[in-house]
Amino acid sequence: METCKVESCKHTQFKRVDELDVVEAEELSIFFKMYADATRLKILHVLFKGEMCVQCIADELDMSQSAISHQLAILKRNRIIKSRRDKKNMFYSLDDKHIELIFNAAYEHIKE
Amino acid sequence: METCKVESCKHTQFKRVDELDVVEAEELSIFFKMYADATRLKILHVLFKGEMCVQCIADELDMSQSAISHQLAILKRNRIIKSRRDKKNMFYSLDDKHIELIFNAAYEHIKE
DNA sequence: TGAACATATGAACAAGTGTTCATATGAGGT
DNA sequence: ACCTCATATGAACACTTGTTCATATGTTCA
Repeated sequence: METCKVESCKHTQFKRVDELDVVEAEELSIFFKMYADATRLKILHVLFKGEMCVQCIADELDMSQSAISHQLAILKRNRIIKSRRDKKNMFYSLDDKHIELIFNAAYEHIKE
Repeated sequence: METCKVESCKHTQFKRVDELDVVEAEELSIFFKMYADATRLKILHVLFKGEMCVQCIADELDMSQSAISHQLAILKRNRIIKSRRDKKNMFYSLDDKHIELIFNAAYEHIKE
């Protein structure tokens, strides 16, 4: 691997770009994947209001309990949301301080 | 669709959650999809340094010209990057002011 | 115009993803 | 213990995605 031979290419100014660690790139992509699905975004958006139980979310989004539960599991597994049991219900809520920041920055972007 | 019957559910405090528009959710998910792939993240990371031509990027990431070109096309189609021709080379560079903000917020997240 | 180079693109394929359906698990109340 | 309600989970399926391979397009320069 060599640096670019093209003189006009700014790249020639750098010896070697310090690589984004392969593992880090993979981790980052997994993090972004959580937001890369409309259903999950709608779930997160709903949770901005506060915690909510599974069937409530399903009703809100007019989707099946199963579909929602599967997505909640994925979000929880990736520590985007957390759960708490109260009697027969499981309540889910946000567990990531960066969500709103990221969500809003992205929202700004598509509003242009 | 009714509001939740569970009394302890915070949801009961709201009449009806104002839905994230279906189209908006879809647009947002497409935006995040751009960042949800390790190859595209590595490309963007490399472009933080400045514009670069296709083969240079391929060399940097040790990937085929074709694979990189396909990804660049996707990023460009979604207005994350832009291109400029100089003689025989096409130079790509970032075309989104929110990238670094989002990238860094996400990076903060995985570093915990 | 023709050869050489840089990039783009289409088809094909493997791998990954989200939903549905059926069913399992687990807590509460009788 | 049993029944019911709330949620979780596994298998199957259609759909999407990223890479490779082969080739097309387009630019430069002789």
